[in-house]
Amino acid sequence: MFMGEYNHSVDAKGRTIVPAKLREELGETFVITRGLDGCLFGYSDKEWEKFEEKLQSLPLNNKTARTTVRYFLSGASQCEVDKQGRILIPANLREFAGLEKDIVFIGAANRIEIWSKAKWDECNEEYDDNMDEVIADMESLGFNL
Amino acid sequence: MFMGEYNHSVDAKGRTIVPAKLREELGETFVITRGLDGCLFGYSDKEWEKFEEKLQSLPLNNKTARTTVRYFLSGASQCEVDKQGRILIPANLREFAGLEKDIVFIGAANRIEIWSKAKWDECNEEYDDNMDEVIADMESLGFNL
DNA sequence: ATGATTATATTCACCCATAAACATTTGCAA
DNA sequence: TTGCAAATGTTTATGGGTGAATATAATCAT
Repeated sequence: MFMGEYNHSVDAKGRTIVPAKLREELGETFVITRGLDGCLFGYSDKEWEKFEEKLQSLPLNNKTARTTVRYFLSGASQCEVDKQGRILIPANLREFAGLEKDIVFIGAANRIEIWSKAKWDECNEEYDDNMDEVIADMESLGFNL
Repeated sequence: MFMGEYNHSVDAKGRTIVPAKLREELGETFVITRGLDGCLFGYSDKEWEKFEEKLQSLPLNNKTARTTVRYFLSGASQCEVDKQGRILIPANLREFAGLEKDIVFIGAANRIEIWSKAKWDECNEEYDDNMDEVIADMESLGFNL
């Protein structure tokens, strides 16, 4: 179960150190791809397989399904952690998520997420402002603390 | 069942002693995360699992659900009580809850809460002022003393 | 009360994760 | 081949995390 928030940075070559705590569970190789809300998703090889299967099972006569498959698979990249604990984030994904210098890794249950610090902060502010509303909405999903 | 109020302090590195009474029930490892109303929540590993399951079961196509999962999981930190009874409160959580020097642990049924002393005092004052009103409101939730 | 025991607070020193700069290799194109 | 850029590897410095030691306060039993 991934959890926590880790502030990191990407170097001039687009590499970044994977937080040691997350690395333990991610392993030496894992997969990153486009995520939702402007971040990247990262899955351990095992979790990625599950995700792949879900995509495989989609009915491809459905255009929305085709689009979804393209979205996640075209963005996917197999990452190898080097001896210094770093990965290279492909240029297209960096651009997609607006990653330049300061980035944030967060654990999110079965996956990790990579955010540009700016977007992450924004996302949090927004949440703080609508907190009561969000929590109330959650009730309708059957969620209670 | 957690209960009681304990005044403590955090050191320069962000560590604090976990009240001995709470430690008995929390165990040697437990989880803290963002809470509501500006405090932190702390769960025993067992209670945390229950909470995790709730989060896992949320539908991730729902944006509100994603936001909520991010809120609690990005804030979560597995704490290990060291030989001296201390835990490290991660910097992001300290900032979130405004923990600097004087803090208050309180027991709150299935979880503990960690407050900055300032916020806790304020919270209590507010309650004292609106006591009658609050208790009356509780009736609509089916609560009677 | 008094001393013994346990809990809490504070300080210091060390080590490892990270950041950042620099060096080397590889692949490609002129 | 030669030069360049991208990718990969190495090195060093710093600061945050971690453990140990000591000081102070609170609790308990005699």
